[in-house]
Amino acid sequence: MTAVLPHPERDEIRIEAVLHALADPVRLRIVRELAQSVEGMSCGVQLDLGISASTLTHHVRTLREAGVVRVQPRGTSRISSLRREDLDTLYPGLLNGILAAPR
Amino acid sequence: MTAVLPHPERDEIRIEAVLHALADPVRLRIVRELAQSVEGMSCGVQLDLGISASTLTHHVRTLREAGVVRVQPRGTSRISSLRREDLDTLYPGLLNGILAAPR
DNA sequence: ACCGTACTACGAGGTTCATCGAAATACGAT
DNA sequence: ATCGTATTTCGATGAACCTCGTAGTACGGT
Repeated sequence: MTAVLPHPERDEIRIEAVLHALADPVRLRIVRELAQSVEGMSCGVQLDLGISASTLTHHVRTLREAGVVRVQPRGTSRISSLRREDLDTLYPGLLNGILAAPR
Repeated sequence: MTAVLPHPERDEIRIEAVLHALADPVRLRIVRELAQSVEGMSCGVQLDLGISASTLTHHVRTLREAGVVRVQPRGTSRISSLRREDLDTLYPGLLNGILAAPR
């Protein structure tokens, strides 16, 4: 795989990128699942999203580059977790508002 | 112009459509301006967005169809206003979180 | 060393989207 | 009625995006 996964710093996160990342059904689903997981998870292993592996990579990268998710290598897997503190600091209420929405 | 402008009812508003509508820089700018206006405004007359009239129509329609904005005819203009109550009820905190973000 | 699993990189195909200009429509004012 | 302003509709264009399959890389286990 590649060397290190680049993440935007908190002050580099842009609201347009965050909203765009959350606007996709698949990515929103990922975020909802991640929101219920304290430790994060391997989306590829623990989630059945009905998409190909390469498409999943694309979505997780979009979330990561937008600053919504943090991704850490563990073995052959990547553990994704919500950047809840960063997002709540930057956009207080945004995440809760979205997660409160009926499916 | 056209007969009546269709708006989604509150329970027809979908989170993906709202997020997609807000994810565009021009539309986000419109929403920010609208958020500071109690009575709403004619985006075409009172806003200088650096886009053509037809593009503005496209953006306002996107916001309206997503349920973010309510549009009422007044004379030859259209007055747009934020659907704050609907959005706050459906997604409490979302709007405030977005508007709190530094430009 | 080898195999299997997890993931990524690289096109490619098809769809959606933002943008515009030109033409058309609606409405107020003269 | 006519004119000017505000807006919409239409069609076109180019960019961005979601999706996939294939091929490749990384890592753990046997």
